[in-house]
Amino acid sequence: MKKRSMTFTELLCNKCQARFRGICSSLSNEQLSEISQSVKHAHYSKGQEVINFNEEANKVYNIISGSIRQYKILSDGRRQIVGFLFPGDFLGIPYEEKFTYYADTIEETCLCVFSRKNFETHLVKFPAFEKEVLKRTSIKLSDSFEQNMLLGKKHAREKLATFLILLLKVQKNSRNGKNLFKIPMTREDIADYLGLRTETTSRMFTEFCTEDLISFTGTNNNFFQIKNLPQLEKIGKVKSEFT
Amino acid sequence: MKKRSMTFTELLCNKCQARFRGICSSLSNEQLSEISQSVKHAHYSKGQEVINFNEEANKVYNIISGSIRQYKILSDGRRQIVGFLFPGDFLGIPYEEKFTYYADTIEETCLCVFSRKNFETHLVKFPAFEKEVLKRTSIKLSDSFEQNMLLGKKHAREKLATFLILLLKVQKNSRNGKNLFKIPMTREDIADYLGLRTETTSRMFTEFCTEDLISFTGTNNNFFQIKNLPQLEKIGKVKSEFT
DNA sequence: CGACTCGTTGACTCTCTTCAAGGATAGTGG
DNA sequence: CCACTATCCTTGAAGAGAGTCAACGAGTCG
Repeated sequence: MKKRSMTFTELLCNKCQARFRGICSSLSNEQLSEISQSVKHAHYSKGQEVINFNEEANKVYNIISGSIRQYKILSDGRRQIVGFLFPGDFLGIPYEEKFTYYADTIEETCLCVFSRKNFETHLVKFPAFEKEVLKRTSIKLSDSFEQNMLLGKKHAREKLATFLILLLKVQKNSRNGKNLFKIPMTREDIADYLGLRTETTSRMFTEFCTEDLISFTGTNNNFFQIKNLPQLEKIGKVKSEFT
Repeated sequence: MKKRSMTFTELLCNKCQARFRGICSSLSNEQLSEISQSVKHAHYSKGQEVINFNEEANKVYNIISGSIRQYKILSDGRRQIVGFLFPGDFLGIPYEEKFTYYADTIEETCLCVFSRKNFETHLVKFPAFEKEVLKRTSIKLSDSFEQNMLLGKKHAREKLATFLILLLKVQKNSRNGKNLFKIPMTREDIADYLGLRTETTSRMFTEFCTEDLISFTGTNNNFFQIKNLPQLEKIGKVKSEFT
């Protein structure tokens, strides 16, 4: 290791919370140094738009902290949320011209921003990087297939049980020791993600509570505790991958 | 161009119907020659299994002719078709260990088969090839998002109008001059793709007929003619990209 | 304090499902 | 050649799950 002072962006990348979770995990420190020259960090407040439908896809993002929702809208206003993204996820469409969805933040969020041109240069230069991106895109496709299944075939109860277990998985690493999980999105967001309405979402949550599967706390019931995971997995027809 | 006789597999690739539609379209003739050494063509009859859920993903396929359905199944047997694949499409998950869905043929189908190991070697060796695969995977992800929207937010009528227009798009290039399109899958397949039941599918088709938007012919009503495309696009809330 | 957002609950409606039956076509075997 | 069966599609009637509409409570913010 050479002893030299790091540039500002190098420091940014070296100290990055997502260093070992995002696509950058495929890079050596030297490669990261090089890439760091062409990235910027951007801070977004809650509800800020990141990507606009049909916009030129000339940026690629990595999520450092916070949460993002990706969604599509029909001509009459019906909205479908097609994905929630969390720290470590990447956002953008390499080699494509336009975004096919909207994206905005659902809480305070910090993003790492590449220009797409630079990003594609790095893809070519660092095969491990491109491999990582392709791998992650494949996984997102697989996740989307799973969501197709949920939307097409599962009942409201099953959808919501599955959703709670998704939150578990996402917060597996970042939780605070206790069996307490955050719901960073509104009931409306959940509904628009699961192909339901807010009322149904709320009703199912109430059912789960009266059946003593979960319990809510916090403002707007935005935190929950799992009280019967096996039963919840059974209802949702998914595994939580929790030990 | 050197004058030398081609090997059998080289001929296979040179004469391939999908030469300029599939991922191989990103390759020069020389590169194709090299790749051709490691592929095999495989013929499948109708209803034959190609990929089994959870199976080791040690093969990658290109569809030369025919049609494939990809699907997932819940523990109680409910099936969701997550995609139909047609000539030019590729099938497989580079850099991932296991398939997360089933795939079988819905008619006589011819596939081009790579071992995944060889495939990944080519990905590294030919950047344009990897780029093409990443690009196509991104497009599939985008398509899947669109399907999420359909499954989560569209009504039965809208779903079926959208589906008919999908068939149009797919058969855009391969049609026989006339305004006649084939439905290669059963009503049950369509229903399992759209999150409906066969009865509903059938009813909506009947509605479209009585409204003079389409008309059916052939055995099992497996061919249709478009009689009012603008109206169908309006119902499905999609553009057919037809001129 | 009042306006606003968000979540919850109740009563009613409706779209799609479920259940049941019948018709058309292709394949099979006597 | 024709009964027999199987598959697929269609149609009808009844039922259920989720949606719609409406009201209210709790917390937040200016």
